[in-house]
Amino acid sequence: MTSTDRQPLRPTRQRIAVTEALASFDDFRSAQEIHDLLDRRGAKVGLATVYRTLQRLSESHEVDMLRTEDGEAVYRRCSDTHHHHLVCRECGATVEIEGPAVERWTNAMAAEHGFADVSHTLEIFGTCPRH
Amino acid sequence: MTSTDRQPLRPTRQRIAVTEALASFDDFRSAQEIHDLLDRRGAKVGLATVYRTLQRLSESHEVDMLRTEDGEAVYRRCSDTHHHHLVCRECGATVEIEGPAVERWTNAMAAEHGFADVSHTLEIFGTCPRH
DNA sequence: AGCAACATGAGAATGATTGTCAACTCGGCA
DNA sequence: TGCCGAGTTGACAATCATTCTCATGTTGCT
Repeated sequence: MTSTDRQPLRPTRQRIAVTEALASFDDFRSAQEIHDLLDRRGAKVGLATVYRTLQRLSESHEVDMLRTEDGEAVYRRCSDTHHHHLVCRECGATVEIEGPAVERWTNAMAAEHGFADVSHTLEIFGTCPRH
Repeated sequence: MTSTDRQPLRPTRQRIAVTEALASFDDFRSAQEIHDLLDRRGAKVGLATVYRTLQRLSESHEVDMLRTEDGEAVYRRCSDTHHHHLVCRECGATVEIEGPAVERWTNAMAAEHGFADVSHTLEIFGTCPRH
């Protein structure tokens, strides 16, 4: 197992603020957007801290992180089970989806070619009913 | 259909060089790496041109483009059918894989939630047998 | 209280990618 | 063959997200 684990995060004012911000929206947002949100709320949190916090949270799977088509990292709070996303290209609306069959398939493919330590990324993009 | 199409590319010396470079390796490489490769070969092609060419080629699906975990775009020549990749985290070795079942599944999921214009990304990472 | 490890913020630094724009090339066509 | 407009190119500046630095706060514990 590749050691992804670290010490538990200290519940500092800043980290709490970031977590609360994450709880206030449902779509994927960039670190900068979250930083702006905090600013507007009056929470003084440095941009670097927002980046660091989101990074740690995504490493521990407390938030989902994915990359937009132009490579920007965006974050969103998430449930604790492994899942994927159906994301609206227009408004960012997101639906978490699970697919045991897909998980099985990726593992089978990897096994078939002798790959170990397998992980995968799967995101579905489209335009939601409202668009 | 979102107009992804453009005029056919003119077969300039530079574009030919990039295409040839792409034919010379099997793994995913960044625009900068490809530029270096061209340099070493003595082909004088500007970095911006390499970026522009790769972009056009990937838009027309003549090359695959995916993002590494840190968001960098990497390219690789590809077959003309829709497919995904099994990529070695260590050496970049890549296996193209197809999964009709997955395609069906993503479409079904999108349909179920009323999403239109669906596309998806799916990449599998692991360490290949040689590592 | 007192210490060591962990966190933070401001700003500089990095690095990939894109924009700018004058010079150049290509593919017709008169 | 010579000319023209659209498409291309290259050198370099400009963006922009993200990371690094490091001096200064905080936290958890004893």
